[in-house]
Amino acid sequence: MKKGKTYMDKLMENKEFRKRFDKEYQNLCIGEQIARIRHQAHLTQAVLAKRIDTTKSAISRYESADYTGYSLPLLKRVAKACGADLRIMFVAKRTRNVSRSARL
Amino acid sequence: MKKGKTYMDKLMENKEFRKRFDKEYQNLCIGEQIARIRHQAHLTQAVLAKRIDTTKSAISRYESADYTGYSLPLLKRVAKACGADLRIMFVAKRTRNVSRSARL
DNA sequence: TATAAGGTTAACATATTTGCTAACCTTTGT
DNA sequence: ACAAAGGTTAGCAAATATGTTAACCTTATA
Repeated sequence: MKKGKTYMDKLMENKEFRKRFDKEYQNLCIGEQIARIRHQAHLTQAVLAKRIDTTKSAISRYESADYTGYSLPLLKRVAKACGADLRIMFVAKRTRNVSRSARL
Repeated sequence: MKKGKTYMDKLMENKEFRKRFDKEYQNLCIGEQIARIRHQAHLTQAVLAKRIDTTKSAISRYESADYTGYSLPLLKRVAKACGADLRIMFVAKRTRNVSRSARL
């Protein structure tokens, strides 16, 4: 298997990138993200529900702040119905030296 | 709710960033990513299994290419045990005009 | 050859998520 | 005041993921 750094690993070594990226995504507010892409697609909870073959009460649950038990299949369906892509990333935590070549 | 562009939205408007980022993550090979961070943490399947309180057969399943039914709680546990962060992102698909200010 | 480490697979019981119904709330417009 | 649209919540049955066991496969090494 590969052990080399990925493109994202390199980007993450850039302090500014890391800071802004983390600020946006580290808190994993999935519910807020779902609400956001739903609104961007101009959909109501009921309409989105119909698109992914469920009910508006389920959508409401997914958008609530204290829900955490999402499955990936579900998130993919939601993303697709909103015209969005879902990205999952595992990012190594420990910060190594910031290499010059990794700057944006 | 907010409708403005996020930092990531802006980055995604940059062709080069988008191309490389997508190449790395669009195929959603969760299993490969798990294997990768596990190896980066120098863990065997058995050791990782013990850390997240399950068995090596389960880890093997999560790293297999044709498994898709992950839950977020599980992915978070795996990431944590490997010293990694998990990031979930919904990214709007349609490409608008690339604004000059969005260049990296 | 034998043994151990690392990994894979199948089958099954348990645990968790999902979808559903029905009720409720708030806001907007008539 | 009334109705409709958009959203929230609780309880329950059905669907799905998880953990476990046991067997198996490779590779390396004594």
